[in-house]
Amino acid sequence: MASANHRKKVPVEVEGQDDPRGRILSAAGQEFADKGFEAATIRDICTLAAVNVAAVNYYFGDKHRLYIESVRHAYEERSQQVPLPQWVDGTPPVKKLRDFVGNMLQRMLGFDHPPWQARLMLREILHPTDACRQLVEEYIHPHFTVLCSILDELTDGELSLPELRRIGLGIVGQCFLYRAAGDVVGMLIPSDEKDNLHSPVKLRDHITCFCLAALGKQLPLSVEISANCF
Amino acid sequence: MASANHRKKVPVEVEGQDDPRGRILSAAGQEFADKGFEAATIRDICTLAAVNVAAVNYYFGDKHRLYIESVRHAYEERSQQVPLPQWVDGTPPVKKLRDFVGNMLQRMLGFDHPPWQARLMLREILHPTDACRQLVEEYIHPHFTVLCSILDELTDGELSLPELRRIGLGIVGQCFLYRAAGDVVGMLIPSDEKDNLHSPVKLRDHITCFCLAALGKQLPLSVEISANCF
DNA sequence: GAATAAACTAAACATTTGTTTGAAACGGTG
DNA sequence: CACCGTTTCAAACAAATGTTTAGTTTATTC
Repeated sequence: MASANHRKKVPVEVEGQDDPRGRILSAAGQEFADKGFEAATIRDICTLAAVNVAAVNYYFGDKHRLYIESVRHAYEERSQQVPLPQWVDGTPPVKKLRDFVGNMLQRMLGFDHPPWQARLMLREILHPTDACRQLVEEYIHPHFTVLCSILDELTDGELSLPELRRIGLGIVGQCFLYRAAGDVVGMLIPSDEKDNLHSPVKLRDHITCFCLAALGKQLPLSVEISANCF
Repeated sequence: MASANHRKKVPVEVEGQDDPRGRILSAAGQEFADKGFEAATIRDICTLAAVNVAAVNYYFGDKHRLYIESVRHAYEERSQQVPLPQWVDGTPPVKKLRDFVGNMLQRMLGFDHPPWQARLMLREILHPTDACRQLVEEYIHPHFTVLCSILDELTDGELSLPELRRIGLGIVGQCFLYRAAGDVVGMLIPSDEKDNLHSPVKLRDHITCFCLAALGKQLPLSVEISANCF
């Protein structure tokens, strides 16, 4: 009967090394991120978290609720790891756009290979479950709104909001491809070329230049200044 | 001992309605596309194909080899369903680009919702397994090469091949977002706006215009002609 | 220090899974 | 019809999985 109270005592203590609930949440996040909901097993998660098999059901009720909590845990941590840039008043929108794209790429791609939080969120984006709505409302939608307002500022209000959203989605899409289909991208271009032209920094500058050129805020890409436009 | 010869007799007959092997392949493709490798069960596949549970192991050996064959079957069928456009000599590259983008969107998004062949290929792109290399070599890479050559023609050889590839990936990415993260996109924009501005046809024109503007082959998007640039 | 509730554990349970088996049904050939 | 290789089937098997249970340890309170 001890296992009936899954939600009474949410421990307020910091998620230290010796907090079983936090250890399960991290272990589950990694396993879910790597293998998906079905393929990840409670036994593996518990082994990784160094707790008993029954601990999952004790703390979370069942596997499904553990998954939901893991996704929330993931984007809460990710928001702290890579916060949105803060700009002082008067920052030119071109710089804002470049910062935003760089921030998004860093959030998606990470410094080396993406952490489990980003991988788990990607899974939820690709194959949405119950956890997706909150993820969009609390994480993705706010970021997307910032991007649209930057584009609005950049075009001096010449474009309507729907048009801004469409352009914004184009920017997101260009970054998203590297994140979601990175393996295939790696098979389409030589590896040295990937290191040179498709690193997060180079990619940030290229996508920003491409967008600015399309909006007429800069010379077109086919004129040979694209390598150094800032 | 009858189940030992999995590869001896590959039936040359047409995959008619009463060919068990073909039925299994189609049923498996749909199940794998919907649920993924782990979550799809051999029993469900066999029920859908109206064959006995043992038939999968009889015809394909095991679940893994059935999956490999399903992916191959998928992109072979998809190549026939939506073949690349054929252009007569002298076709302006702008039209080629617009045709290619439209073709890619149709291949990705389909007319209504994407068929199982496209969904299964997407799974393989997102979480590559052994079946991915062949998929890239025989399906994705040839298409990508066509795109790059169109861009080369469009820019009169002003850009290097690596730069063309980077721009090509940008175009693919803009389409790919709607395919891979369509649900989230639908949560970011109102549904009527999605029908108006993000239909395959409108999207084709927008992405083409955006790219042309960025390359300086057309007036920038912020000048109000973007609604009708052809 | 005993009582009581929470935290944790080992073991078992009930299903579901991929796979195998041995025999029956089928189809052509002598 | 008898023979034989192929195909199909119902049943069973072994392993793995999510979940539960009953019991033990640990911490807290009176």
